[in-house]
Amino acid sequence: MGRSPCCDKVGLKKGPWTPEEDQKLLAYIEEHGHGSWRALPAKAGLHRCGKSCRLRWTNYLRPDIKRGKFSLQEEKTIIQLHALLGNRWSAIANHLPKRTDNEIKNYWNTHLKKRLAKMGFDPVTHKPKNDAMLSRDGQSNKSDAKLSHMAQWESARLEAEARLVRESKLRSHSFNQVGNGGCSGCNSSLGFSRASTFVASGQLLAKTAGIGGDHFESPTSTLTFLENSKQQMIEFLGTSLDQQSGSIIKEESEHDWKSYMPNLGEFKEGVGSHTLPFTSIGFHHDTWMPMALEAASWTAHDSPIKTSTSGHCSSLENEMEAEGFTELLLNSSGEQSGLLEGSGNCGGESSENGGESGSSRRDYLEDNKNYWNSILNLVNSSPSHSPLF
DNA sequence: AAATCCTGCAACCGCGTGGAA
DNA sequence: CTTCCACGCGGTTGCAGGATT
Repeated sequence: MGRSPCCDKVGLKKGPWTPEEDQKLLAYIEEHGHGSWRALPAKAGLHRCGKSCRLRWTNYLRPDIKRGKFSLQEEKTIIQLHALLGNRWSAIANHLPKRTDNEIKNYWNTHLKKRLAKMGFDPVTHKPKNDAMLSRDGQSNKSDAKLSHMAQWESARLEAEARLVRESKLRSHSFNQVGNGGCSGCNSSLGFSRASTFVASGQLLAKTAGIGGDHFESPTSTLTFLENSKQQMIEFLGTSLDQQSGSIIKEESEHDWKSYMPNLGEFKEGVGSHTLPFTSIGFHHDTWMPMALEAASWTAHDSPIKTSTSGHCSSLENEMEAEGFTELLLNSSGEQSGLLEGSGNCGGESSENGGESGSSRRDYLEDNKNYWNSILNLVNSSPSHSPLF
């Protein structure tokens, strides 16, 4: 339903654009703006569908596009954001000024993904592929735990997306429509305070976990996964809820949550334009981490950063040392955060493992904190026009 | 030098979503 | 409330050019 038929029409040109076509499109948009893309080709004298024109403009002709090689900083940004956002190229592109989502997507698929794979990491999960290492301790519930982690990670993403939608709506309505749209937490103030966001998110999380009756409807296709993993998700989240004694989402004041995430102090000041999706998910009291962050803890904990320095993964080390990418990963947060001082456990242990010793537990928590702080910092320094944060 | 393979990128395709009618 | 339209997004494809045999 709602499919645009424009590209199905016969007689419309497809394929590579000629300089003449580019010139026509450029001239028209410079003079009139693009307006309705559907109507544009006829007005501009192009025998293309509007979709094709839009693509050509956004991916190539737009004047604010930076072309050429990606810098290390850009690579770093892409990797970190991909770990956080997955294949949401447009969202990632929002944090890379002058780069298009298509370009980032291509660069990921042709360069970064391969490099990660070559180094033994799953480019989808950013987790070491060698699961055998993970199961060396003989725990029987690894696969379940892994699924739970995936589900939790997905839930974090879904929650973030849902929240993004809510906030976008609220913003676009200039905060005038108080308390509507199913965001019951948004009715407490003008705009949305951090605390109110927690409330809404907590409700969402509770709903996702089966607490309460409503379903959490994802704006993306990832809902399929969520549905398929519903049982595991409920089990996992249920456990979390139990363990944290209801500390997952509370109507905490800013002061309360700030104490768990001191490094977000500056960040949160820009709530209007820099709202992280996962800051709304709640915090574990014993880990300082927001739920969503811990949900992704395997990403941080099992990250290439730690593995590369483990001393037990020589094959990976060699490869990583061979490329600038190594530094990219190592520097991504290690420099500033001491992430490299992580435990020597190759591949790490899953976060569900509650039997860690005090020091390794601390290391682990510190690693998580630092890794995600680096991402927070990254996002924090991103352009304020970003619709995502 | 020619043929084949590989890589990277531009462009297309199909789907989901929001909003208007 | 339903249907349709326009748009944006992410996955995929096809081709050009470089590398290799």
